Amino acid sequence: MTTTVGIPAGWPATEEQARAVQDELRERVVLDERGPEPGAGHVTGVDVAYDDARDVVAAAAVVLEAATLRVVAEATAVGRISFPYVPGLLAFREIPTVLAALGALGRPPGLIVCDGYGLAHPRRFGLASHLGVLTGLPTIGVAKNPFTFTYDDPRTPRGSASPLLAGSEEVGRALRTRDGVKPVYVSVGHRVALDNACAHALALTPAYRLPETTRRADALCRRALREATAAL
DNA sequence: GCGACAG
DNA sequence: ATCTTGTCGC
Repeated sequence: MTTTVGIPAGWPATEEQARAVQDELRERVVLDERGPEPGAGHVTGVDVAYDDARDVVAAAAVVLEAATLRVVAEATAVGRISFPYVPGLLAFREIPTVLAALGALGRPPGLIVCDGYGLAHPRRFGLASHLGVLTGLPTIGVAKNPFTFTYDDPRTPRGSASPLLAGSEEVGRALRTRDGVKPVYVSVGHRVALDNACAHALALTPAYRLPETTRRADALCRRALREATAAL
């Protein structure tokens, strides 16, 4: 089942308003919890696909059993595009539809894995942090690109990592999930420690560079977008 | 002012 | 993100 959502009342309309929201919500991020252990409970991947020309956005949430990485639930939602893509303001483009997909799950998501950043963000409040604060749930971000941050290339073996730096501040970690393959960029979202976030990223990558959560969510939201767009 | 910039 | 075929390699 795919639910349909509109743009929430009071949603920021300008970049200035969006940045103000980030500055306010940032105060509510919780960074002193270790978070659930890898392999325990459930892990949920969320992702979003767009058709800007037709003003359609589709989100997917896929729940995996953490111990086996088996899919136990999934849901999708479609809506209107709620914000343009602006580096640093990605959350305003993705969150309304993602929340709808999570709500359609009908069960607790456990740890949420986002396709993007948490603390590794110009104002230390990326998508994963934002989604964490809004849901109260533990979240982490696993991104495919280093954005503006710097890092030394991790050693070749899977599991190697090096600090992801904003100047001299460690805002995340470049983590090798496959031998000799480009690392992923892990950062804390809400209620999870960085070491534990990296442990989760490794537990979710038994076969591919990207976590099973984001691979499943990516495939599902693309399918939902195709189907939502086919009838137009 | 110019370029770079998660998805 | 998205537009897009074949191709090199394990």
